[in-house]
Amino acid sequence: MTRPLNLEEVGRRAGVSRSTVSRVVNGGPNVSSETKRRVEAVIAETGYRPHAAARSLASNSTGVIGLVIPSAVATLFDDPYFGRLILGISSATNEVDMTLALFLFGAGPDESSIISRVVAPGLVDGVIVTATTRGDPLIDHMQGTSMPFVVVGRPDNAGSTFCVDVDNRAGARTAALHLAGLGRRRPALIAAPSNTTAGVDRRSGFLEGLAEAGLSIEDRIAEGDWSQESGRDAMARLLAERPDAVFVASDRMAVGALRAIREAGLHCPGDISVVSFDGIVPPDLTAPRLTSVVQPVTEVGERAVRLLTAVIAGASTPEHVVFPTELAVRESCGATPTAGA
Amino acid sequence: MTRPLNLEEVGRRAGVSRSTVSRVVNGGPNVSSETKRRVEAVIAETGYRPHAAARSLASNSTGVIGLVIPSAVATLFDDPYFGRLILGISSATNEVDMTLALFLFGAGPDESSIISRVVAPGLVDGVIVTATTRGDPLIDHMQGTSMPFVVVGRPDNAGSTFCVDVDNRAGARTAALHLAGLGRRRPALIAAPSNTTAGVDRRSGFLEGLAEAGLSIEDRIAEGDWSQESGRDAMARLLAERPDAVFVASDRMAVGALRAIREAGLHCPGDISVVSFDGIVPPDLTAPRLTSVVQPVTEVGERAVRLLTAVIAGASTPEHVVFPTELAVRESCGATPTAGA
DNA sequence: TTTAGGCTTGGGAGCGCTCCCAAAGGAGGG
DNA sequence: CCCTCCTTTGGGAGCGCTCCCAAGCCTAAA
Repeated sequence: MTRPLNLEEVGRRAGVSRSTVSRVVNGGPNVSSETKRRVEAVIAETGYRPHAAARSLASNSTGVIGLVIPSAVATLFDDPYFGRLILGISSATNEVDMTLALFLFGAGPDESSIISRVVAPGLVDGVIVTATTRGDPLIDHMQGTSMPFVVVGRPDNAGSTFCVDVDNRAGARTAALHLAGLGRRRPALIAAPSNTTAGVDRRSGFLEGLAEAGLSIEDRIAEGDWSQESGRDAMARLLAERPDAVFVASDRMAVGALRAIREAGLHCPGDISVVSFDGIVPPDLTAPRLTSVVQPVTEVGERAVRLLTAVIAGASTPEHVVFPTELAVRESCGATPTAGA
Repeated sequence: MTRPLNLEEVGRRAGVSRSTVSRVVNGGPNVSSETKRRVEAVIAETGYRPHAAARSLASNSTGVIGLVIPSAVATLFDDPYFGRLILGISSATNEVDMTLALFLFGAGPDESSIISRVVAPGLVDGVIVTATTRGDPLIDHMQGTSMPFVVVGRPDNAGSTFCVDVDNRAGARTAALHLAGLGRRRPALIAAPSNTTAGVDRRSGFLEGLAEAGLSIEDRIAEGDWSQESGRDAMARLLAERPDAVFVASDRMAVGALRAIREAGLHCPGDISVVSFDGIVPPDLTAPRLTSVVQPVTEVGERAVRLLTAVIAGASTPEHVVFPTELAVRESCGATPTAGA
């Protein structure tokens, strides 16, 4: 009968007590180097690993943070955005030696059971919530619990939450000014869903930039749902208004828009300039290469983790981190000569 | 001073004992309906949630399964494959009311610390390991522990492990026969890395199919690294051999290959037929639409979870689940008229 | 009436750890 | 030489739960 391998047993083999082994495992002070050496030898020899659940229970901290992505996941996951975000978050959690738990809500009645797992005590120390829509009840719900959380994006009631966002508004404004500076006079907009704050911000930022440049958009606005298909449809519709430029609120929709332009027998950037938002689709994937407003997704993820650890540690005055964007000028806007095509 | 909300406290408020509340929470038998009603009322009123860590410690099961994706993650994540896989796994874990923990190994010396978290007792009940390369030490390491695990893919030493894979070999063979059936006589291959079993299987399956059809491939083989860029380079090199057909071992590499064909002034499928493997890139993204061997990624993920739960429950004779693939004939092979282009 | 057996309930023990305090030993200053 | 203080070590208590067993109660059969 092999007895269970726990602190007590390791201690027994090393001729010390449970407490001393615990101090060695946790790098605590007040352990003589001789004792430490002996205990570490036993640990190496036995392959002892502390029991995570026992540790969580005793220390009231799990070392796990949750990432919550609600609703419509299936379509969202075709977007490289989430992959990048997860990457950033994951690399940050690894760095602070924490574990990442992923909560994806599909459509369906299972939501409430997932929610209750998310906020259950003793599973995660805190939560990063992303892809929320305007008025998302999830945010209110989280605020009703004592679970520390950070929002990626800008919730409506941002005042009372910690959040990390990119400056969608300024980025879109830059796109407008860039197009105007290129001499375009009939700008169009393929907006992102207006039930998301990112969608709203990118739209208003673009309109603001146009106004500054003395341009108006008239009826040249269509709204997509982030999907490539919706971008293609929106562009096809907009072409009837004969725009000479279009700002597309996401890379994926822009890929669809380029396709619509091509299918209409028009040429980008010759007939129409395209600027998109995200900077996530590899430039070489499209012809012409997309000019886009690049957002630092990975950094957003890393920062969200750091912010969350601060909240877990007790930070209480809501902090809003806003990352700047950067305009990457490539071929689709027409500012530089088009290669190949 | 508000006392902590635990089983004892809920019991106190409902006028019953800790044990009885526990039975109610766990849907156990032997509770009178009156008592049950009263306890549930208190739970609803107080918003009580069982403490996950305490539960794990006492029951020796955490309700969490880990997904391990080692090495080179940054590039891998541009591939929709992993998004789909995670989706399938996540939906299956939700269904069985478990939580998904994600372990992404970046390059770097942090690997060992992540590994030790993965196999630490009391964190996860079992692990799904994916994206392993041939001779991956991770598999050996897992076998050295008592942590239940399932491999997505076919490890070298598959005999002794539970795994879920797709029939890469048969799928690639089908592609070869399809191309041969189209009358192509100078087939080429853009293979996936030969340090992966998927890469090896797809290569040998394709060659097997060619042999059956009486075709030989001669020097028309190049190897990519899954990336689009590598597909483009490989195709550019292969064009010197004047192939009239090419099988590309992944969708992403195929997108690159199409680009190389276009850049060389050639036409697909007119000058060269293309068949790819995966069926993951949305068909409309490319022109012409890719004919590909479709693998059921989401199902693989779901099945991996189900298999893992069986292993956790005590299954001990290694089981190998192999999913069939399906050839989706679209435009790039030339079997059907090309739309648009 | 007695006894057996079912249903319901309560409470002890224990999961493996951390936290805290007390005890033991050694060094250094008065 | 004694007292103080610091370092090192051990062990009790407790985290919130599950598991198990015993006790109480009630019903039904003998």
